[in-house]
Order: sequence, then C-alpha cells, then structure tokens
Amino acid sequence: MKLSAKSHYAMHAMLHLASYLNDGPQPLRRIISAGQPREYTEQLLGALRRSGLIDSVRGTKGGYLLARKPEEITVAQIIESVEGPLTLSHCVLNEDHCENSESCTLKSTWEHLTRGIEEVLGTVTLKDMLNNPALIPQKKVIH
Amino acid sequence: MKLSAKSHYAMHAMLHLASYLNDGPQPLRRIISAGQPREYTEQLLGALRRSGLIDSVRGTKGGYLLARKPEEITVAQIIESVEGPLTLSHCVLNEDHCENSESCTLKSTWEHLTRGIEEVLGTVTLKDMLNNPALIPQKKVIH
DNA sequence: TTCAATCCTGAGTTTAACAGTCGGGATTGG
DNA sequence: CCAATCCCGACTGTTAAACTCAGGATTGAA
Repeated sequence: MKLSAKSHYAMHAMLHLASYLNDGPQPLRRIISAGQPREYTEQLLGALRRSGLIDSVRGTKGGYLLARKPEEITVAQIIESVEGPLTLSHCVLNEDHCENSESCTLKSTWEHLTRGIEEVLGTVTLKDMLNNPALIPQKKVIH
Repeated sequence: MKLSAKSHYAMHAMLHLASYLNDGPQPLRRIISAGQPREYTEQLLGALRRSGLIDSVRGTKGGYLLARKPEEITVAQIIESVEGPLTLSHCVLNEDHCENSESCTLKSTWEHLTRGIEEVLGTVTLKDMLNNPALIPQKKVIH
C-alpha cells in the first residue's frame, strides 16, 4: 500500500508545471529537484505525455507544459499514468483468475474498495494542491 | 497501488476463520486454499497473531482463531498487519525527509489522501464480507 | 548551416522487496 | 512417547522497481 518513487517524481513534476503555468515550456532541467534522477524522470514525463496530461515541445526553448487546466488534473490521473491502472487486486482485472467461488467473496470487496480509493484520489486536483497551505477542501459522500 | 500476494493470502485466511468461527481452532492445513503456499501463509498468520487479530493454539487439535468478533476486524487492520503501516508516502512517516519546503506541498496532500484511504479500508469488516453477496453497506462522510 | 539545447526511445544494469523454501525446535492431546 | 500442530530464523529464487546509457530526432539561434 505504498506508492513507488515514480508517483513522487511524477507528482513533483506536475506540481512544478502547475506552478510555472505561464512561463512557457519548462525544460526537464528545471523540473527535477535535487536528488531526482534526470533520465528516470524523463521516462515518467514520457508516460504523462502519452496519457495526455502534459504536452512537450522539442528543440531549444523546448520543455513540458500542462495539457489541461490544473483543476482538471487529479492525483488519480497522475498516479495511474505512471503506475498503471489503479486497482488493489489483479482479481479485479482478470476475470478468469477467480474461479473458486467462495474465495472470491474477496473479489467484490476489492472492487468496492478500489472504487472508494479511486474516489479519494480523484477528488484532489493540482489546483487544490497549489491552494494547498490550508489543506485540501473536500466534502464527499462515498457510496 | 496494488496489493501484494500477502494481503490476498491474509484476507483469505481471515475470511476462513470468520466462516468457521464456532468450529474450534482451524489448523493451517484447513485454512490454506488450493495453490496457496503453506509455509508462506504460516508466516503471515504469525504477523496477524502478533498484531492481535488472531490467536493460536499449539499442539494436536491446535490451530488459529479470531481474537475479536468479525465486526471488529477491518480490512485496514488485516492489510496493515502483513504489509506494514498504511501510508502512501514515506514522507508521511519520516519527518526529516522533506526539508525542501516547496516540494512538500506534497506532504500535506499525501497525509490527506492517506487518511481518506484509511477510512475507506477501515469501514469494511469481516462481518460485512460474510454478509457480502449484497455487497458491502457503507455511507460515510470523509473530511 | 551549423550547433547546442532540448525531447525521445529502447536497451541495458543494478538493487531491493516479494515470494517461497527449508530445517529444526517447542507445545500438547491422545 | 508420538504425531499433529504452531513457531521461527535463515536461506534462495524471482520479479519489478529504479536507475543508467547511448544514441537519435527536433528546433531556435548564432
């Protein structure tokens, strides 16, 4: 139940892009913070681009920028881009894996919990994080 | 954001113990299902016992049993026993890790999200899962 | 038109956690 | 005493994460 370094790097990068929204494309060099491996982060930005969360500009003066407004980008989207689909169990994805019926009381439980978590992560946007100091506003009824 | 096999095995075992609540201690042999490695599961049951979720009885006719009522055991507790503390980021645990202030707008976000997820996993009990077929009842306001 | 700054990509390598195995010891009912 | 059980630490194998590297493609500017 921990997130990998990927998510941290990706979140940090996205937060940076959100902060420098009006300063043109941000080159990788400016996106990474101290101790953050350059080439590795580059790969993650590739994933974020392929997911449509950011755009890239090549060449001198190139760099990365948000493809949408900060309020339209959620933590869930960022994490899913780099970590893959957000699901607690392969059981939820692979139908055939759970044949032994009784054992898969679990299945419906995982599905339910996954939905819950998706909802938690889906309700915090980059904009919320920028307005952050007074934490993130949120009041939500989960079913 | 995926759970490891540990959680699956542990959940399965706990579900079994909840099912055979009145049949005395359940030996490992009866707890594991097809394809579930015996010795590995044994380790996990050790963790569950050390967390106080189950008790064990040694010797012939020995086995494992729930230490509390099914409605008092949550998915969060089970997962935490075997996977360690439920937190998205080491940042939340290690104070010193996040010195660069701006970077750790992230910190309060992780804390907030972790609380949300804890709440999701903490509201489903073994009892809920037994009553399962009609999914898990739940209506909760998260802050 | 050349050059340097950038993004882009795929193929490595290293590392650490997960997953599983093994051997033997301790406890206890029959 | 013996067999069934839990208990525990050490070991091994496997896999995914976390990097590294080498080189190619694009583009603004000197």
